[in-house]
Amino acid sequence: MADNNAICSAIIIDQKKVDRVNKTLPLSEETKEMATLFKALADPTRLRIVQSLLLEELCVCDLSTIVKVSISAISHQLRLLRTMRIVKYRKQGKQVYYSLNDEHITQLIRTATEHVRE
Amino acid sequence: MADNNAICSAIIIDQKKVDRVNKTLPLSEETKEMATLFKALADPTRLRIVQSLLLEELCVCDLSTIVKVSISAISHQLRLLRTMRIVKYRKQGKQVYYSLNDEHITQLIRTATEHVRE
DNA sequence: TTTACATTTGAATAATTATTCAATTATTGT
DNA sequence: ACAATAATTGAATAATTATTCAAATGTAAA
Repeated sequence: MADNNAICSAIIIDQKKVDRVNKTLPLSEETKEMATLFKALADPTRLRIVQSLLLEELCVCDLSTIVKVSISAISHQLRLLRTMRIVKYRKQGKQVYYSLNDEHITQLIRTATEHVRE
Repeated sequence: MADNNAICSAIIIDQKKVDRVNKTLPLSEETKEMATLFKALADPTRLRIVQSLLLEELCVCDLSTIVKVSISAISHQLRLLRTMRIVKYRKQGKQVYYSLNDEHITQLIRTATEHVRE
């Protein structure tokens, strides 16, 4: 068995290339943050919530109807989106109304839509 | 206990809104495809691979060095990106060179970068 | 102050998935 | 043909996470 688990066992194929890429790549901390952002949109339930809020401000109950999952499940996912500052909310009587809080989300959704439709 | 698991237990708060949103939302099949696309970018290792391939065509060994994970782990993730047609590859001798296959990916990465830098 | 309803929350469960380990395939050079 | 190297692959493990269930808040009306 070759030493398959080492980080590129023995030889680097093209050291110049590797250096060039390493110098240009962003900090891996930034990559992690970006991955977290994509992860927020990587679940059908959450993405459906975001797509809905792109159209209208909505309360939890109506969101549950639209997305077709339980109130509890919606609320859990909204908490995640809230923590990531992707959505914001306001209280009105017994209802809590959610809306989008981030302009970049719109652009991400637009590009992804183009992609799957091509 | 209220009937928490039903889909919006009894009352829809604003039927007009719900109808309007339901009429405008894309098919949930499309939403799933979009979620899958975002999921491809939602893992730090995969995102790092994609960020690297945005700069240069790279073989598996060099990718392993750059991303700092084992050859095996890189290869597993490349398979996923291949299946999703996000990357393409060509063989040259013992090496396999990977590069990006999808223009929308560039735009998604660009928007996400803006987002985390703001 | 009860009662009803909208939402949140914590714990448990089930499902998904990233990585490792070990073995195998493919290609090149000796 | 044989050895060496690059990459792929399958199975197992460990970690993450979406949903459900049950209970608890918070708010408003009776």
